[in-house]
Amino acid sequence: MLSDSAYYRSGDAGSSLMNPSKDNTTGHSPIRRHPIPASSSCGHDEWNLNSGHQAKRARVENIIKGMISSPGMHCTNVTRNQCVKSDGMQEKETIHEQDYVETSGFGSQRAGKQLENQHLRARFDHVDEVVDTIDKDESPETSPRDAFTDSYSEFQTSSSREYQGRKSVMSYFQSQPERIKLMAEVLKYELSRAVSRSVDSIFKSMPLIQTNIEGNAETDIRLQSSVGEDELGLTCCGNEVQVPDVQTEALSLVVQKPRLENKFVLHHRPQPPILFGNHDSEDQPSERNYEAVRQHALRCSQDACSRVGPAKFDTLRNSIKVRSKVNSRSVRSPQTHTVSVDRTLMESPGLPHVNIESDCLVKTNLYMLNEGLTTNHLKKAKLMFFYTRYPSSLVLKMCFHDVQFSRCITSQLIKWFSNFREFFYIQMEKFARHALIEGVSDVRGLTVERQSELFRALNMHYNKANDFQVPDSFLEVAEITLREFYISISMGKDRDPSWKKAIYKVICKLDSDVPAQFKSHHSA
DNA sequence: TATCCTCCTG
DNA sequence: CAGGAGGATA
Repeated sequence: MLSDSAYYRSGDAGSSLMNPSKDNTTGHSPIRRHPIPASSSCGHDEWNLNSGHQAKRARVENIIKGMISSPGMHCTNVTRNQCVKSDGMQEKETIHEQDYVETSGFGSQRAGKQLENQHLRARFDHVDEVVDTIDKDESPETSPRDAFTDSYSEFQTSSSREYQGRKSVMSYFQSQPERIKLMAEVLKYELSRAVSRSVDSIFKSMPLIQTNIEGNAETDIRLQSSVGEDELGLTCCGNEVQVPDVQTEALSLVVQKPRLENKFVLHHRPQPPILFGNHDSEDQPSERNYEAVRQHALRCSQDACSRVGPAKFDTLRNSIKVRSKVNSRSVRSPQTHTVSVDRTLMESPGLPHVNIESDCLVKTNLYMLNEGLTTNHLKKAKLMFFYTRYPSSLVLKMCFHDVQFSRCITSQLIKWFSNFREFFYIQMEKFARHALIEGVSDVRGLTVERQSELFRALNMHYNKANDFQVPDSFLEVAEITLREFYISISMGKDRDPSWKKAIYKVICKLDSDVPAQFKSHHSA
């Protein structure tokens, strides 16, 4: 039997780090306040758009989704092209008439039909509100209450399809609610158009967009609109309007293949490096430049918003945004500042000219710090855990030099290691108890080898890809921890609520130095 | 008071 | 993994 002191290093343990307060049985209040949304933490940048716009956007989306899923809404298999482009409006008319017959009980027939129609009616009241908003935003001189016949006729026959529907939909609804299918089409079309215009606006205003896909390539993609500035407002649909047929989601609107093919020319020619930051000193990134990028993005967004109207713009906002909390999933290489574009946008099959491994990749001289931790950082932190279970903030800063440290980032890193420890100790306790149950009588029989089940569990957690050679020192620490748990449990110390505290006190002294490769500039 | 830790929960 | 509660420490 090994004595406890066998594992102890000399020295004072009076660190604040060792204050395990409770054991598992120590009760917390059974009533826990649930956390506020994660995005609220850490103060990452958000688009400072009016929250009312979000509400409007949500309403529009709800309305359209509701329409798509509503009974009697059979237009979902009809593409926007079919609805707008083809001279098949006659055909549409026929369909609508059929629907009219099917739902003609509005207000007078079976109760079920009444309820259904009341439901639809209520929905259209929302549409009324939204369309009013849109009208105010875009054409204040136009009354939303124009006669149905005029506007519907316009929708059907206008050679300038830019205008169709919007002015008319309300009166159209109010007079002929059974034709809501057409309304759905109109709204979908409007949304699509607005999003397209927004994309144009942003890409024109912010021609250089860096994106990083799958964390293995940063691509500077020169996006240029192939049309003139004056076309932005109206002729983004000049060729044809391609609107998703069923899934009227904002994102799918953005990534429509034909639109992008028609609209954007993705130049592959090498571009000069974009130097957002202070490239004289890696250790002193320019926060002002960093902020300038954000402000520029914000201005672009506001510009686009002013063009398309806030309600519509929010649809776009959902698709293209400056990453905040998402950074942990949006893998970005260090030393770059990116205005991330939603991956689905850049991965659109409609971007044949985009080579993710583009030669215009600009890595050098980009000394911007990440404002958030990425999955690569997480992976690195896990590997660091093989060396240090209780890293100091200094070590963290040395190893995550590419991150702009803030209280928030530090806390997150500390939390990560806390979680790592938690998993580590849980495994140790589990295997120690298992050994006791299996009748292991001598602590010397407890070892941690690379072939052992315990090691595999740990390796799976911290080194899932198994692409890192776990140092022997970690195996030693694991073995010591396992034996500590075994001894404590076998001695019945686990009856003490704070029995783990002594173990933690031992383990925290077994940290070793993190290899230099973790501190190098290319290790993240 | 700020920070860090463990524990618990989702 | 993140968030919160609650404790310990400087």
